[in-house]
Amino acid sequence: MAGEETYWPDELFADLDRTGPVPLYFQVSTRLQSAISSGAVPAGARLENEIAIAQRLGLSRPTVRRAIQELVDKGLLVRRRGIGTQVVQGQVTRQVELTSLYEDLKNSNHEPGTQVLAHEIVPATEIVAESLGVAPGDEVVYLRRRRSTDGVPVAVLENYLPAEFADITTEQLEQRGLYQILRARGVTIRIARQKIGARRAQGDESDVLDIDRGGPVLTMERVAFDSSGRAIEYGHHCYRPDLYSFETTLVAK
Amino acid sequence: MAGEETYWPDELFADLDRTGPVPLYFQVSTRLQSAISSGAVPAGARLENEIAIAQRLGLSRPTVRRAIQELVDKGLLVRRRGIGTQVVQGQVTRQVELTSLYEDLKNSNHEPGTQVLAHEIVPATEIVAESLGVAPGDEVVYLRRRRSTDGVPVAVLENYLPAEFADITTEQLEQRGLYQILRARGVTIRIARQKIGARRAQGDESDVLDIDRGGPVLTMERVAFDSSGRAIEYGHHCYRPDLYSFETTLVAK
DNA sequence: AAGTGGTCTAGACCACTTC
DNA sequence: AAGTGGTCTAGACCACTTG
Repeated sequence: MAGEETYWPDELFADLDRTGPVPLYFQVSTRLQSAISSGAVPAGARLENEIAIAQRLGLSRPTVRRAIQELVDKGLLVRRRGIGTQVVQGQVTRQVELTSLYEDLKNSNHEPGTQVLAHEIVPATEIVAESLGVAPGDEVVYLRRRRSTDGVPVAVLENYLPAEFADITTEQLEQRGLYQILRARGVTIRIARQKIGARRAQGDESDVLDIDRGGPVLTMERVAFDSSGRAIEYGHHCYRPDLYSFETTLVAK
Repeated sequence: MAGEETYWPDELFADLDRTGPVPLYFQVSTRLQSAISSGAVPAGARLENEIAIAQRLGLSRPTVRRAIQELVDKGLLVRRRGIGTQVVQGQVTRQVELTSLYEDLKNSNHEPGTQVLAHEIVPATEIVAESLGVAPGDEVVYLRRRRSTDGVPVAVLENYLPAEFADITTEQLEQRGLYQILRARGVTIRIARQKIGARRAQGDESDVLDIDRGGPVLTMERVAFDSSGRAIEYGHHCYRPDLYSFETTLVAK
């Protein structure tokens, strides 16, 4: 191996905290990630091997492997047996995460606004009942909201929730994101299955989104589950395609 | 915990192969997955704890944990500290994988067809150059193809590849998927960063896809990387939204 | 032959949830 | 107090890639 350059910014890992609640593998992976996105570890660079890194950091190999695996899963690193670990080329894009549109907008420094267009109790249609795991005709909460950013409409959000959420108020919905409200009630969304497509704007969508009649909209259908695996939310959303898109990183196994 | 029912279909794991090339954790996770999708382990069921499972199977706990983690990442199981592991409710949907449209269609029992609309060497524009990691003006391969299924047009695919792939022939492109051709040359796509959106059909797209002029199309922009982290393909694709959509499962960390 | 990541073991201690 | 998953250790052996 003599002569081949490998990268490892030792100084970044001088002060790992072994007493706090943050796992060691997580401390390592987050610092390595920022070293990559800052360019301190450049695209295409080869990392030292796992055993050497473990020795440098005073950690066991499994712990170092787990830290590296996090970044492999995010598409930032590539590992090859017999070769080593390398930084993927190309600029780093933000991973699509399990967040609501409200949080997406807020994180990108825009002021999100919500207008509640409908908020009522309705009997579950067949498709809603199946998605939420209730019987057809059971009462569910129906929401229709317009989400805007800096005063410009971005999306129309239709959601169905189980009846236990009937006490959510319109005021709450106007001030906070749905997932934020659910979390305050102790319900955390952990898994979402979603389907992304496109179609023409229907009904009043053109007016609500302020786009051409029959113009294209980006659609997302989603069923979300909480920590216990129970279906919490079924939603059908329409986005203005000039203001919103979905980014993903896929990693083959 | 006396009295609480936990599920573990012991018989499924009687014949783990410790000599073959298939990892033990993978054997366990695939069998458990089929037990879940077949209903042998029903939705909402609690699994035995990890240590008990490890003892039953004669494996170490880390190996069992890894098997379970695979299914957690797929959104089939949920783990909670102090509680246990449960099967997520709701029907299982196929995970979006890193495949080409060609393979997607083929796997769903439709006969994919390809018509090559353009196949030439062009100088890289700024955006293509940046995506592929070459200099602007460098020669790259430009492809424009129409993909159809059972004779109906589904998508228009525009791709740019580094010049080393200039010897790919139009005949190859008409008979096989791009990723298949690349794999035959020893290039495997491992990571893709993609952005999904919508817009009106432009130029000749309405004619090529046989849809209304200015009608909505689903778009995907993608940069794909091989095992060494090198950019291999930049693509911009348009799909007929009535025939194609993207499905994803997101799991919060 | 040497170096790399891939897998696996057999423990240990901790944090969280429930009773 | 008991039970669960979350983390971590210190090794071991193997398969693959390169020279």
